[in-house]
Amino acid sequence: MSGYDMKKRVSASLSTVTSASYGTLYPTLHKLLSEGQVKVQEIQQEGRPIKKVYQITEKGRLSLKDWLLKPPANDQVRREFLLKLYLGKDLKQEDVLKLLANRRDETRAKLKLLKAERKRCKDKQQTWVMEYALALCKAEMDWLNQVEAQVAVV
Amino acid sequence: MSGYDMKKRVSASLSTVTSASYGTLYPTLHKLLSEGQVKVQEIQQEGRPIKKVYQITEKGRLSLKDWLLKPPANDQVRREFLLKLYLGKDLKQEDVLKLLANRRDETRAKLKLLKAERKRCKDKQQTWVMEYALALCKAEMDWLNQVEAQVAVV
DNA sequence: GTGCGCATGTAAGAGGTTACATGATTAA
DNA sequence: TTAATCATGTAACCTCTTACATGCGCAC
Repeated sequence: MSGYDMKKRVSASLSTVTSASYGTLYPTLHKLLSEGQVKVQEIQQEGRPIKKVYQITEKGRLSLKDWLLKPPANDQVRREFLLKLYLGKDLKQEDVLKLLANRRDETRAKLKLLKAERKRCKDKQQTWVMEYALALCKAEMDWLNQVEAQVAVV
Repeated sequence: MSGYDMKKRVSASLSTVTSASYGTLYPTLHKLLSEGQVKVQEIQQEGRPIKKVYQITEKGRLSLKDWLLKPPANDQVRREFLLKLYLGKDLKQEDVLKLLANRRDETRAKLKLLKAERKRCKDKQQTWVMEYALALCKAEMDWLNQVEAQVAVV
């Protein structure tokens, strides 16, 4: 697929896994191309820029397999939302509630998006990953409910 | 507390929130000190290096409050483990099981650590954050059980 | 006597984001 | 007519990790 489509796909279904920005994506694609790990087919379009459709090569598949067999690096996370909650003991109740309400809206939106994306999964392993994302999202919704209830009571 | 203790604390209880390395931590502390947002007390110790105990100042507290009121940035995540699962459709069943088993061990260890850390929480909001981390960990354990069962059957 | 915990710190480099540039089409 | 979608890309910048340097005490 194209770099553009990769970014769309990652942003839509893989936000729980990783992120992608053009500033990283395009240079990486160029590097892989120069190494012969991917090949490209340029598609002319009317009134649109050229579309570059990338495909993995045999060489690329081999080094992918190598990479897959290496033990994965530890997860990296940065949740500013949680950090603010953690440090916000002097925050007004109203502000804590606002923080939680915003998070709830975002989580609800993400949950909806993930449910739609899961249906599009073709292979089993991709479905598992979507189910992972869904499970975390649901757990977060439950947590938000409990916490919001506790804030409101006090 | 000291930079050393901050790192320990973040690594132990806040791995779900963020990470910390000395290369970021110490320069940041120096910067905050030069800005007057923290103050430091140097404690001499026998047969040990000087311990620098940092404390937030009134000025620091003010800009912290400012920061707390700004809407939090989006979560950043990178889960190489999940990415390998997502891309690993050609992996041998054995290798997928190995990946999952390692993850299970790590998650189990983290869960244990988090349970211990939660008890040490003093204020309510810090407890909520620990419960968030615990909820995600448990959801992941459940997911691992389901996925491992599915792999084993096939 | 080797490695871990304590405790500080720096420098180089890897990695990533943001903001910009280009430009046509289409829906509100 | 304004904004979003399609589609490519670069350059400057920021941030963070990794690896190193130092050095004592203690446990195995």
